[in-house]
Amino acid sequence: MAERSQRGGHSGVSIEDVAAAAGVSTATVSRAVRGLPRVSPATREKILEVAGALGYVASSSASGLATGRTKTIGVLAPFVSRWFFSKAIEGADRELHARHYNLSLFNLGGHGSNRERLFSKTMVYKQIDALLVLCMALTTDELEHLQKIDIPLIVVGGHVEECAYIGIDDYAASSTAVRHLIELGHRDIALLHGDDETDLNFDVPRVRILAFKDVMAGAGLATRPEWDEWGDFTVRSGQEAFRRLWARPGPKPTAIFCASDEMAMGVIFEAARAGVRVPEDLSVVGIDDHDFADAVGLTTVGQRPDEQAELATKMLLDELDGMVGAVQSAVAPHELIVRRTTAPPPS
Amino acid sequence: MAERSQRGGHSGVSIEDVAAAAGVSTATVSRAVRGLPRVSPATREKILEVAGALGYVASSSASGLATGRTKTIGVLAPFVSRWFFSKAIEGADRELHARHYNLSLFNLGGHGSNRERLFSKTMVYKQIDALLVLCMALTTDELEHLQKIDIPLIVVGGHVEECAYIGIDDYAASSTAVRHLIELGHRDIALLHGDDETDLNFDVPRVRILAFKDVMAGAGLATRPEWDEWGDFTVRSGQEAFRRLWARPGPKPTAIFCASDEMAMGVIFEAARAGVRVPEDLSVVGIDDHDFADAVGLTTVGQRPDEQAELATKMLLDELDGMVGAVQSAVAPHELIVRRTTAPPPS
DNA sequence: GTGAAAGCGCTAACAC
DNA sequence: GTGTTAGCGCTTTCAC
Repeated sequence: MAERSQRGGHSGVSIEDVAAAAGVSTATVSRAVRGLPRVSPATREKILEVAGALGYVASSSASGLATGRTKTIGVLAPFVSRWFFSKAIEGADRELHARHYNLSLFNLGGHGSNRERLFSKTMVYKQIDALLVLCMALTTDELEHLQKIDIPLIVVGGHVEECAYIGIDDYAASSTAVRHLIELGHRDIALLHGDDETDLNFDVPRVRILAFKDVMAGAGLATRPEWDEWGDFTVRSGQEAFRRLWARPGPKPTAIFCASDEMAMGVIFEAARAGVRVPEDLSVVGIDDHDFADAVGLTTVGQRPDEQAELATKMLLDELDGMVGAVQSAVAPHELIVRRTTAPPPS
Repeated sequence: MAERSQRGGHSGVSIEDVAAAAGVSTATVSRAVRGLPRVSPATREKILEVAGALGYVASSSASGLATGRTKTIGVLAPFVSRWFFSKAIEGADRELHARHYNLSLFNLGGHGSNRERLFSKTMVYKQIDALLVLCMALTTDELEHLQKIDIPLIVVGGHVEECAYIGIDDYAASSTAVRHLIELGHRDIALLHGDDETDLNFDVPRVRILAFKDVMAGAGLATRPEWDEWGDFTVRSGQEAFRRLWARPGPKPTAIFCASDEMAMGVIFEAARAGVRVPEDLSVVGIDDHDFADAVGLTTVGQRPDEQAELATKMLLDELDGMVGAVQSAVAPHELIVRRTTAPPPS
């Protein structure tokens, strides 16, 4: 089609060019470059040398067509610039890189819009050997599509019906955070929970709320509806929640449990601005151990999305390598990290 | 190879299956599903219906092999979890998504290690139709590889010799930030500059330093070597720089110009911890307009990596669509955003 | 240990 | 408008 450039040696040099130059057949070149057995050391060396000189790189389309494998796995994410997801992507990439797979990124871009394209149409199917879906709210329709995909699939960070998933025990992690506050002596604890749109399948926020309520009830503490704030996991929503909480007349909580570090930091920044001292006047605890948490001194329950995604990816790849049953659910560790935003309540 | 599942209809249904079921040739199916002309409305409808029922999706390997296009572009990034890069990736994705291209992510993962694999080996070549490289330090060896790639290429956020690139005018942006400080009345201004490993090709830090020195000199202000701190664009390095600055005996600056928001925030967090008030005792200005900048009240020179990458991607795709000369350098806008971390120096 | 040849599933001329 | 027919560049039996 396009004229082949001969100089230098990149562009369209095919296996046939290498075979010709090395005086062997394409079959032998194929074996040699892939490191397969049944090639004599001498020919192998010769071929590799010629291939290198010519700048030969196998066409992924051609080998994909021949083998039925694309050597790339898809990563589905609702955002890439939020902490959890960007870390998870990095983790997945580490494993893929190490095992010579490519990573194809599918960004769903929040709710609504033209999301469905991904699932039904040209994208996902037939381009990837396996799919890693990162924690997010899925519509039932999207779920259905996912279910009928016949490639290895695993989800990280959120429970999706009937799919293998990896993530922390959100109930336990949240309980730990709330218990930390109670042990410090707090009785008036506010809740800043995450998104909970009911038409979407996304358990994480629900579970964290539930844990909060259970632990509070278990400790004989009251939860006040007016201290139950809502956020969407962003810093901004944390700021707004703080403002609403403090604008409201009546008593103030001495502590606040935030369902994510980004929201917790929003609360902290806004508290500072309002002259509310953390932790003297208000204790704040989050979940995640965000990159900024240490710098801010945020007490939190840490998790490692990169390691979760790395493990999930490993399972996917193992399954592709023939290890049936390699893909399976697992619970990832979490850990309370006490820093400087929690303290006993003012006396 | 694997047995074809007939039920439901996903998996390996080929164009031939659709052709047979619709009673037409594969060529017609090909035209129909791609929305090409020269297909009667009736047959087209019939084919689309059959294809839908069978769950037909074209094999990207096969069409890639036939057309020589993979319909995916590669995005090369040194990190994915840092603000600039994650935003840029989102921007690139928007354009790619809109134009039905896939995004293949290549994470170089910092310096050293096994980076070179990407350039020389199986990855980049032959798997993508164009390459978007995100601002980073490249070794001369890597540059050389890039140079000889014969696919459309553009870099975002940093100047790379002989390549089209899109990014802000770093000199002007830095000058703006420093001038803002000077106009506020500051004379004792410290510099927190970024990485500057000399074996790598990465102009951004150098240019920002240069601008700082030029503007200071232009205003007749002295720059002190002991107020020249170094960081690597992370929050942590900003914290450490502040600590070093304040631990040193002698006079303290009244303002600090940071080459990135993340470092600026590190300075702010650490200053708060040390009881140094911002902006009363110390003014801080950054560059970027990071997601957290507004919440923290950080004065900064904003830029939009997502829009830069989106534009760059558009150029790449236009070039692939036959618009020769579509890929060309462009300078992206920046804007001073005055918030609450800068004020006149203490009198 | 090596080669010949038959595909993999699609696209693109070119006929009709 | 639609069908026929070559490939695209690789992998993979199966002979030798």
